Amino acid sequence: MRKEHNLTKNQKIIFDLIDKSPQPLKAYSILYNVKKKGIKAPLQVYRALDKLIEIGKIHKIESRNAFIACHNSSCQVAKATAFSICEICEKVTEISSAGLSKYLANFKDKDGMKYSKYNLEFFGLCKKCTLK
Amino acid sequence: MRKEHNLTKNQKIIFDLIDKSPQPLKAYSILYNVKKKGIKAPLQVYRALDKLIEIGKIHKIESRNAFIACHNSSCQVAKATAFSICEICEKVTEISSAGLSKYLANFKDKDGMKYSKYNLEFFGLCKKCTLK
DNA sequence: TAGTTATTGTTATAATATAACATTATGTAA
DNA sequence: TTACATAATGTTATATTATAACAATAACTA
Repeated sequence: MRKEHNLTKNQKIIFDLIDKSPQPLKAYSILYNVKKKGIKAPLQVYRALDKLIEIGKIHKIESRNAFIACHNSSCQVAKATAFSICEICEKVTEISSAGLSKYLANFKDKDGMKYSKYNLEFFGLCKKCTLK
Repeated sequence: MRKEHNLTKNQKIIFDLIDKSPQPLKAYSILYNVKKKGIKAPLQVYRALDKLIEIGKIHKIESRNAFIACHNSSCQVAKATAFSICEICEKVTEISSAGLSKYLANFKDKDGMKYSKYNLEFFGLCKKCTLK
């Protein structure tokens, strides 16, 4: 069960925007889109993004500096993310595979270091772009 | 067998610097360090970095915007990378696990999208930082 | 209701990365 | 060897992404 987080005004405005977007949004494009709602400065955006990541409502696609809403009911917190990214059209999809997350959550390296978090980004061609 | 790439002057200067560093270097710290060798502009650094990534001599740690030499003889090209990152001391280690790379190389998601490349970043505490 | 913590608003600036264009070097095939 | 193509370089300017610092409010909690 995901803990209910009462989003603040800015957090809600920004989450709603990201949540409605089928694809990841970049910070300054978010900023541009919420100017009419009174959010005027980059920091207001980044602070909301940081919080939303912390509580697991969104993820950052590191290789793209972009933010996407989490649609994976099993990831309660920003601790385990896996995405596929099309190298042509840049479509990003969150991968939710029980097998994969189980494998990675239990992965231990040679040093026995145990991980609390991971981020995986797969690159390839999506179906559409394969056919072109 | 890795194809021999004859690095150009700038590529060699920058690769040598990264290769000697036990930890990832950031682009502007590289720039600062090679100024005495005649490399003066960010673009000169970024171009060399792009090429070195392309031929698999270095990798980019996306979550840190930093670059590290590849010490994994089995990754011929910048197509499959896995790192562990300590969240306290920021130590980065390239993971070379045959099991992991086999698992990920063969991973297929629901859509059957086949991936040509992936990047995985694990976060946790390294041994030293665990003991503190 | 006082004290604490989180969030906000704001200005300035730091850090990361690319565009555009002219030039030089390198590879390759006639 | 020459001509052509391709890759790498040098340079200036600028775009993009992100944080520092500080003052003011709002929300939580004992």
